Amino acid sequence: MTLDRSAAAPPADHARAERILAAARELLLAWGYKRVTVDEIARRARIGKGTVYLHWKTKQTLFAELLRRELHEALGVLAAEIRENSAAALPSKVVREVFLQQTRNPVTRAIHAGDSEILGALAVTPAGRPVIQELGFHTLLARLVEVWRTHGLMTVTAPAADQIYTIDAVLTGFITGGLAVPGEDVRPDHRADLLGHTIKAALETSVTPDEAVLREAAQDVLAALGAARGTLMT
Amino acid sequence: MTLDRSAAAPPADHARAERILAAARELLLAWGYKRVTVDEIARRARIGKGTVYLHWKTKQTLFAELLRRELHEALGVLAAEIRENSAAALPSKVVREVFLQQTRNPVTRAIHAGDSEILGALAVTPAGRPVIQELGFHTLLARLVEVWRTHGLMTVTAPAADQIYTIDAVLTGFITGGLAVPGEDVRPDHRADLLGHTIKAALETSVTPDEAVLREAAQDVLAALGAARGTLMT
DNA sequence: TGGATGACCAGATTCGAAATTTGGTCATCC
DNA sequence: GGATGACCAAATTTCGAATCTGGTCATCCA
Repeated sequence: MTLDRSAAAPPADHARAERILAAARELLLAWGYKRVTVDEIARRARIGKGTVYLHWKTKQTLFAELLRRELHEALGVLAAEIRENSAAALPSKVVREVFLQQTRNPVTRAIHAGDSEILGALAVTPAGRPVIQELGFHTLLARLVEVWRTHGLMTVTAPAADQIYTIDAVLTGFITGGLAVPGEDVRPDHRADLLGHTIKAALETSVTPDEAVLREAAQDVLAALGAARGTLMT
Repeated sequence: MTLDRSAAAPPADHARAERILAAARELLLAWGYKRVTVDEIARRARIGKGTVYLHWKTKQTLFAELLRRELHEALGVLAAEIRENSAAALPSKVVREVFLQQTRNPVTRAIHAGDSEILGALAVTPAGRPVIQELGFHTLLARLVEVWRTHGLMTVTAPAADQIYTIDAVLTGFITGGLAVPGEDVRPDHRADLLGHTIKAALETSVTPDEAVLREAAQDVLAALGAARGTLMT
């Protein structure tokens, strides 16, 4: 309701917050959460340490916002692609794109892989659940499956819960990378294709959806993405 | 060629080795590799510590044999099922069964998940590769895919390497368990079914193989398993 | 006068050396 | 001559001192 920060402070405030987040991001990737100090973040952002605390209550909330932003942006890119091309709303395409996003962006990759090397204490919530859950990924996935099913893009022979679980497991497997096969040399785009093919074969309906249906489905997928993005930015 | 141990020592020797391995297994699961001491193993096996070293050169080689044995046995169960029913040689069925084996047996699960909590220093080879690779899982998987392709049980439209990678990633994903979905309540058998369905849809040919073909394929799968098992027991 | 700052503090983390433990050996025993 | 456990060097753990870091707030400008 109240835009407390931007309202209570001069316009320089917003840009400053961005500088702080940028510095935090750099340091997070270079050193990992644990080694990053608030002092160093402030130094890089060329402000005093106390100033950081004018924007966020604690170090954790700062980084929590950073993670939310990264995911927010990733979902934004995904939404843009769907807006441009309805076919990108197909389950296999969406999962493929999520994989690529998370492969390219080290922060989101860390989030989805639960990489405690980078995320440190952020990797799991106080309750012991992976961050990715906390960030509402499950809710989004469940909503997407619902949409895909209603529009006939996904089989309805299996229970939705099973399909959700399957997508999550397969996606996680591809992001983690298989253990037995030394596959470092396989290019990300190619892995994404293999993932897409797997999802398509396992879950999509065999009939090619007609353009009108696709467009309607795309609208609902976009709505789901919008809702998820909304949740991410408090 | 030479059965060194059982030949050079009294018959009690073999049974004693078994006792040591059993003790080591118990302790491994209870405490994890790092906390297990050779002294404690000897105590549980009711022998002197020095005696352990009459059987294995180091603590590591003892546990390496333990891991090899567990995998050896798991593959043995798999082979038995295929011998009993050729249909169990189908890709989806084999992967399904491997998953179940590795879910039920905490040791093999630790191996495939690279669980350093249990495996400690054993989780990765000195070269930094996961144990599962060292144990020849990749070679076996590659051989199986080759067999499945030649017998027409698996599509040949995609390169074998891609199929191997896909199986590994999907299997790993299901063993690790998805991160976003809190799926502890899904029963192992049900997860195995979902995995089987995924593999079947993504990789198997759509035509139902006839019984004769299946039986021949089963023979080759059994041969591959036999070879892998042979490699495991030096 | 209110936003920015960095000295400051308590609690957490790291360090390091002493104390303990443990993998591996081998003289001794049966 | 096979089995053993005392023994040793090396690794690990302990634990208190020293250092560091998240967070505060009195002070300082603009």
